Amino acid sequence: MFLSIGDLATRTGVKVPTIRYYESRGLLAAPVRSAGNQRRYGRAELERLGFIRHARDLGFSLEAIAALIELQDHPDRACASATRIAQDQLGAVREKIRRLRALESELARIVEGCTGDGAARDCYVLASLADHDLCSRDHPADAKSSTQLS
Amino acid sequence: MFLSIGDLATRTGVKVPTIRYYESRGLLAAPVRSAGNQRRYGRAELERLGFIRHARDLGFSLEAIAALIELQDHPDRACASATRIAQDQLGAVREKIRRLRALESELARIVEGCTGDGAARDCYVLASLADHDLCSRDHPADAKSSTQLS
DNA sequence: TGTAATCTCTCTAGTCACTAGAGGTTCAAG
DNA sequence: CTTGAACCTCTAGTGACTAGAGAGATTACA
Repeated sequence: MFLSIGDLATRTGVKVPTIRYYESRGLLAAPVRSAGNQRRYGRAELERLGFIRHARDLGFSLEAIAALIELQDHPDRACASATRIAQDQLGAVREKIRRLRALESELARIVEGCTGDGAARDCYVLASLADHDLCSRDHPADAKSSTQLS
Repeated sequence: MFLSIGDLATRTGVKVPTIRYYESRGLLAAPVRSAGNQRRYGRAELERLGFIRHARDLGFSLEAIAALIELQDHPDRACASATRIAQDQLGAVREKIRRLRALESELARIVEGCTGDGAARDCYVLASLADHDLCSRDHPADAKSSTQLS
């Protein structure tokens, strides 16, 4: 079983440049090369990349994934830190949801206040954004950090 | 009323380098300068920066904010596009929430399945990530895009 | 064996919305 | 008039990729 980087990409759903990027970041070990310097992968790399993809799908940062892989490579170690990483991730996701819900209600209020058929001068959307006092009381002060997960 | 960039930062809660960045991106017009080439702001800039900050807090991209500002500067135009931008943003936020909730339940399941006191070899967290079949059926295929708002 | 199409290689630069730092200048208080 | 804080421009870095250039490798088919 010798897979080219394209084969690996097809099988895992991870794009070719992303695979190379993971290698450059140390998440995937440098594979063997063909006579013509092309990467050749085996089952181990296929599984590892599947692991990475799954973790990315769940929003883990590459840094967190690197820590999980480090643990995978040392089965004797305690798994507490893996659990910790997953718990942190869960906490982060819940925090994101909390903030996004506040944004959602605020935005819904703004959108509903505007019929959309007037002139910009009377637009409730623009007015709401210009004047913070039109907001509901507990406005999320920092949505930016809530819009990114990892 | 002549404010230095630091005064403006204090009043709006936007950091000094961020104000300069907004200027470079065209969201704020280049202000008048003191004899010694320092930026001096007035009420109009204070209000505009407040607008920008509020919109950023709600997760609008700078591109969307630029469009909203363009509309603000032309009060005669129809406000439909402002409403449209806000609706799009609301839709995006709802989609984020939907995806994050799927992540949340998946992560909660993984975390709960692990006592955290074993060795890495038996860790349910690591096993879940390695083997997609351990997942609940409708796994979010692409969480990455859901972790960013704008 | 020849050739054409597709893949792969490395490298650089771009994305978004900032943030950090270097090295130098200006301002305001005392 | 001095001091120290604030300001200036410019470059580079963040995370996790993505896009593109230009060159070399591989594979399928004739």
